[in-house]
Amino acid sequence: MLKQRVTIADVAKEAGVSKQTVSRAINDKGEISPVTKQHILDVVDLLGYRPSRVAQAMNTNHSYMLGLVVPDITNQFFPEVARGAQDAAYAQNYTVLLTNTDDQASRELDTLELLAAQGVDGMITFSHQAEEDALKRFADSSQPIIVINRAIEHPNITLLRVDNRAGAQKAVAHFITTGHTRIGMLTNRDFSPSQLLRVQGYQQTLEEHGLSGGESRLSADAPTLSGGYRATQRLLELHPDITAIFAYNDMMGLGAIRACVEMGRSVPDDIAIIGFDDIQLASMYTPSLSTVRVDKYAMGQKAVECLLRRFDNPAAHIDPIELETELILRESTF
Amino acid sequence: MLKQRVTIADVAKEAGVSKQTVSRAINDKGEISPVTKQHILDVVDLLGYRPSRVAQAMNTNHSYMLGLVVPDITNQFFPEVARGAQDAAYAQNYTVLLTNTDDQASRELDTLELLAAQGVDGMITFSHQAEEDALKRFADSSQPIIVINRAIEHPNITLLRVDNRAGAQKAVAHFITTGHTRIGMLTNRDFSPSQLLRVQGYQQTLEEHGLSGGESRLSADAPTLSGGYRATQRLLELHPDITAIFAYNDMMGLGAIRACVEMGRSVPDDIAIIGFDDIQLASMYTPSLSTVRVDKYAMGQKAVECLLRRFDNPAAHIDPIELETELILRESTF
DNA sequence: CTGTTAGCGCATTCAG
DNA sequence: CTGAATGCGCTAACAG
Repeated sequence: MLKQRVTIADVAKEAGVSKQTVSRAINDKGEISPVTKQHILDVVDLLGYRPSRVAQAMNTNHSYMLGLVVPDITNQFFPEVARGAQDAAYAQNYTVLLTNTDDQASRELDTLELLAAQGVDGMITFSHQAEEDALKRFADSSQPIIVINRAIEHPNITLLRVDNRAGAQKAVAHFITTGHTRIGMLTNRDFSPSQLLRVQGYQQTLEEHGLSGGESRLSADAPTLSGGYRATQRLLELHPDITAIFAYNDMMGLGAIRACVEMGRSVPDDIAIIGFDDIQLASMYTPSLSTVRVDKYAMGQKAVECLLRRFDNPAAHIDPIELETELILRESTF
Repeated sequence: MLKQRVTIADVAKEAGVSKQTVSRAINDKGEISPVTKQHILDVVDLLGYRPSRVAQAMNTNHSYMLGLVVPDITNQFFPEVARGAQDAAYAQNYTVLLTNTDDQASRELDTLELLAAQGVDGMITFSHQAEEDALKRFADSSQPIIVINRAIEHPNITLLRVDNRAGAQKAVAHFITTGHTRIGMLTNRDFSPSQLLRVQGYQQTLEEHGLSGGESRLSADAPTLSGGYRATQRLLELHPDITAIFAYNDMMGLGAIRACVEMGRSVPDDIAIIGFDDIQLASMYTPSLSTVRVDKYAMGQKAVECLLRRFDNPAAHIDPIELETELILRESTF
């Protein structure tokens, strides 16, 4: 039923030239007469020939595939990063292999290794769970890797990070400026470097303003809508006097709004809330969510560009790339 | 700096056996003595050898990669489908290549062809924009394809679809039962088969109940949060007397809630809203969104399972797979 | 049970 | 400007 895959040999035979000539025509490199080239391209079209990237990858050691590993594909943050990455990749004829670990530690390294075996030219990962040593050992013999929001020294790893601490500081400072003194924070249950920095920014800002008790007003859960929802319920039961909540990310922040509403607390009148990321939803929620904006699209874009640059110049040491944040005020705060 | 990729030859030399024997050990097929097998596996471990899937694909014609093409990765609907697909694939050692077309018609076929060239064993697509002929021509010489929510007859294409018409009917019928007579609908701007069926279900139900004017209360925009927001604004300006809105999908439905709030209409008191899909967000919005649930995870899972079944039995004709829907009532309706 | 030969589809040497 | 040989890393077919 199906036509057999047409190979370069078929084209060569049909066009009455050698395979090599066909190769030259389609890759348009090496000298070739315009006439034969056109002729060959016609035949290519006629037969519907598409060079097999598998075979190409085989001897160029270059697959034109990039791997992107994200922890939770249903958190809009990551798809937005992925869009930036895919657009940048697409522009250079690369394909992005997007994979999801569902925040399962065991899947992280597995996924990375699978991607490596699959022959990707490089990878980008948000991996937080994997042990540093294991990750380094993997990097020893793998393609170049971009690691986001983590500090790992390795010749084969390039770092890209958001200034998480400063972002958290902006949020908490705004609470304090607008008169809040009893401020809580929703954190990610799993340890991750970006989360650590956000917590540090939170506590540091409180202390700088002479406010104590920050530690006890932390409430940890999964970094999701329902995680934020649950964490908020617990937080408000323990500390009913809280008037402001800083959430690890927007998903948690949105869950927090929902929890407040259900508990009869009005946002922002009773409780002000600030999230982190500025996913699309944040501005469309009711009330809309104030947040610390991260340029997600640029993040994906820069990660890919940086990876591609590495291919040209593998030896070069590339300094960590820093992304700034911006405080966006909406209806969930004054 | 980087260790050179270790190949099967390295392992063979180190273990003092032939490449073939190594191959047998790692694929654990063919007879091989337990002793040599264990020895080889030790060496594999020692050297950190990982077989190149590229090379394997080269001569087995089997890459263990599946392609999944979605129109909008930032619509939570698709990531949830992707999770189902990835889990099902992962269980069978397959990897899913997830790609996003950003609803750009020009990218659809391109993406599919790229995936095919990349050597995926099969593809799943929500492609709506691509012309039927072009798609069929592509299918002629490609790997098996699962097409979701579209009706195309082709030996190489298997269909999977949601009962969109019935879903829409349930929603509109509920409006009518609860006393609404002036009902509007937010539709997808781009023609797509699933959207057509939902519109038909809407109109048909109105007519069955002797209600007219459905046609004029359609408002089209992009199937996104902001699309729903804009479409609702226009709809309510033209028809201020509307008391119920059925949205093409949840993203539009959520945007509709936001628009109503901003226009001073209370949901559900002034206007009742029902969406389609039941993405996670729907239940966490304020007010939470009533919707027509589609089992997204199962959708991804079934698509992959169906694809894998096709590999074993390429000739078999597989009947279209139907997915039922369920009306979920929440705060945005009575 | 194990080794040898061949070839997947293509690009990279080299010769003409 | 074009063609022939060689090999990428691996598995399938055959020998032993």
